Amino acid sequence: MHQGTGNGQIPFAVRTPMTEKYTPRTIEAKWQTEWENNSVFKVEETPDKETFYLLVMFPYPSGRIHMGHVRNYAIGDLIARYQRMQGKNVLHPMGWDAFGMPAENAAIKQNTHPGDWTYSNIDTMREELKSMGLSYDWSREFATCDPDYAHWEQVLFLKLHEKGLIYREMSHVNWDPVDQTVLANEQVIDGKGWRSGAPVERKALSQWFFRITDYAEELLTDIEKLDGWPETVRTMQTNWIGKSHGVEFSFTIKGREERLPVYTTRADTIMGVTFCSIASEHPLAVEIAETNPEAAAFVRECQATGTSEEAVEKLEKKGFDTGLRAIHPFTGEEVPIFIANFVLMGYGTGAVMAVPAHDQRDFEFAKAYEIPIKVVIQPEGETLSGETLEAAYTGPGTLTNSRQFDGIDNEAAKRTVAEAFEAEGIGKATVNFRLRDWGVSRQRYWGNPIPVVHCPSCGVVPVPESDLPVSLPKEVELTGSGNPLDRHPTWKQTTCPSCGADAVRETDTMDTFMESSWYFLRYCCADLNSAPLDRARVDHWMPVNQYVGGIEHAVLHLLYARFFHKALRDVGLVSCDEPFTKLLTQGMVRKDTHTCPEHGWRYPSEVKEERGRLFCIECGAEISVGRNEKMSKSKHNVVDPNDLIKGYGADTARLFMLFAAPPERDLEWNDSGVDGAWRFLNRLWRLVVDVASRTEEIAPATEMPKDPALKKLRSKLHATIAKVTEDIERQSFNTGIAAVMELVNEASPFLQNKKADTITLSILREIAEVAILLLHPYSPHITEELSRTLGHTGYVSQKAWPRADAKALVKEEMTIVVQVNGKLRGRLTVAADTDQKTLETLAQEDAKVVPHLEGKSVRKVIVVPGRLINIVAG
RNA sequence: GCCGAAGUGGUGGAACUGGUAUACACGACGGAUUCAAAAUCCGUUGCUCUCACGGGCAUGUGGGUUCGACUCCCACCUUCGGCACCA
Repeated sequence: MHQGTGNGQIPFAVRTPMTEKYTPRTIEAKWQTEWENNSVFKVEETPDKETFYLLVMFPYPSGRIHMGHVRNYAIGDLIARYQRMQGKNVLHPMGWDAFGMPAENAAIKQNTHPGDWTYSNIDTMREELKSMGLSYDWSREFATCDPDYAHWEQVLFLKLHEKGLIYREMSHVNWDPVDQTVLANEQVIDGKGWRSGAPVERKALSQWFFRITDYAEELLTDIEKLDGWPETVRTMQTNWIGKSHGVEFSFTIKGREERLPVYTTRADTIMGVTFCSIASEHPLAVEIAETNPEAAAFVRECQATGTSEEAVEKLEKKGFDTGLRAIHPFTGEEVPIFIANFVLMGYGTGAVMAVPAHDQRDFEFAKAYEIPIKVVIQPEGETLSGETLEAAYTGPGTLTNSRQFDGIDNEAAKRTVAEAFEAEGIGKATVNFRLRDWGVSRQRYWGNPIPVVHCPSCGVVPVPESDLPVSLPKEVELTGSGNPLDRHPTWKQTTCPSCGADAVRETDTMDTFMESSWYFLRYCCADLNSAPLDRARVDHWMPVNQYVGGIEHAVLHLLYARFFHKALRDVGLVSCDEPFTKLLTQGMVRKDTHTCPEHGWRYPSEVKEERGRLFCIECGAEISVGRNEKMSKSKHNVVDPNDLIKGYGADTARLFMLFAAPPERDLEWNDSGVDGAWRFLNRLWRLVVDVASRTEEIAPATEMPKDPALKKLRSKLHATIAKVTEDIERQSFNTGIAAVMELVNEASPFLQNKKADTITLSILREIAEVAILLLHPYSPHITEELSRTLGHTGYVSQKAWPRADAKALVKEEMTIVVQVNGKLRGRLTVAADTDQKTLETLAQEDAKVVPHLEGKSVRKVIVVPGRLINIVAG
């Protein structure tokens, strides 16, 4: 079968009748209609049935589905179908994460309305998803931009506001001075605005925040409960929350009233402080900049960088001496205070004590600005000196040059110094978190409006529930410049709900992470039209048993959703502490990139292959094959799932996706691998059709045959059931398919025997029946069809998962490997109940082993039961 | 820069708890079938020495632990993801 996926060929134009050949197009359309017409996947809250909530991350409706979606949803559907066959009541919903920037960008570019663009994309993508044959309960579908969802989200916002979990504060954003607009980090390219090309500035704006830091401790400790999550995601969240124990204390500043509070985790190095550094946004820095033009210039320079941590960290370390001197709390020494471009205002107090001898950043800074380096921790057996040090020493050791603290182990000293601070009344031991409060304000049009009004006399007034939702204006001018809601001629003009005076609406909209923080709760009661959530129905399904989505969401979405869920718990809307019991993070889909010297990035269909080399279809120039990268439109290294589904069918597409790599790993796209999946489904088709035609009068086998070859075959069948079940349970979907492939391979010689007897045929019949069940979660349509071929009624989707026959799994013989000094030298085939002594003797007498023992004496014999014998000789 | 992963034949991957390295699939080569092609079926296929029997070497690199290491420990290299306004 050589049907390229990218060249637009549709191979099923002419075909013989269905029972003869596998024709996915007709079969898949047929079963999708059947499932839909009979509401096979619609679920209700049934009290007596065990529930299983399978959630996949809902897509952003960008236009068309991509391979990443296909992979995510193939994995999700596999688990949903498997759990359904295990007898569970499975909730498997789908919806749309529909607010966001791309709709606004499209609106600017194509002069459409973001809403029209979004809903039209949803219609397209819904059809695409339906063509995959996914077992969703579509009756629960919604888009987060639906007036209904936005309405209930505003209600939730106000509930949390009332609870005191939301506040307003100044914060810095990326500002494009030409377009007069806030830029997302991804819109900042090399420090410049993506549209205007103007250098980006940091600008302070008043913004809304969620008090996620109030939950920092609980978010951290509950990570321990998440044992169904990948260890890597748990570690990433732990590091993100970043709990640290340290000391907060204040320096007095020479000749000034106010003090300089700093936070440090290295109180043990207190005597090594030779300077202090403060962030450019620090009040002290701002104050100095007002009167000192040089300082102002440096502060401006610092603020001419994006707000991302990455941008700040990658800067060359620079500082400006404020001329102020801090007084060391213990020695009374004076040390300079620098404004430094690498100190973050958002962490701790925005000021740090600097110890160049024991902190690498401080070390580099001190070298650049010729600041003394004072060693206060000596590692055992070495004597470091500030003059000769080549890098900061951050390891353990004993305190030195530290007066009253000399001789103390540095770990112990962290406490001793903290206690000294407390005794002097100038500082105290504190716990600090790296986690910052969640900024939810966005200065954009296509988002959910924050439902408050600003009144000149009453201040911030929430919109009363009866006046909700606050809707976006239909008429809007999107130019990419300014905040569209703020610039709108009338929208923000309103009256104060409290005093009735003229007032203005809040023009910020909510971060789209808001919508994805509770969509899984709304699925439980999507038809509810009187409140955001129905607690009884939510409790019926929650928590999510299995969540499946991309690893790129490991921190932000998954942390925000955990926080939001806990906040809703505390306002009495949900019961459980954690929303997602198990998490599967799938890897990305990647493909090589093709570039033409003339035309740049090329799509797979714009490239032709000749004698193993690739050429541009337009100009004939040789194509250079670039690195394997995440599929993305910008690099043109995409394969359209629609072409794949049209060409091979959804079953092949899904099977390939699940076979090509384990789910958590990146998947490398490979056209010929798809051919392999296609061929396998055809082999299965022929096997079942053949077996069906030969076993009309024969029932599937139910017990072990006498013939050794048949016995082996039936054992293989039941071992396959056990293996596939185990593999799906441990989420090793690729090896599950391999096991079924092995079974089909092993059955094929028996199938070719045209004179096979009744017993053989009954086993082949059993194999056909079981293979269909085992493969159903991978390739649902073909298995439904083949079940009919075998004469069954009903839906495989609603059948029970097969069980392995314990009698068929009993082994009578085993193969034991014999090693000499760890090297493989022979093999023994023995009865399964052979005892150790006999095995040792047999091993040492084995003809292939004896030569390797010659002239040596056996020192030790290691026997691993059922596996191997290692003879240690020398 | 910081945090988190991954590296196994020509290719995707398997080896689950430290115990037969390379299951399964792709590709390649040879054969059967065919007027021919497609499709299908059968066989070979880590590298290397050897007519053969058989041996040696191989899991990114370098060390270590162990009777035994893809698996555990240390260091390094390369690639990928996240870094708070992309979703």
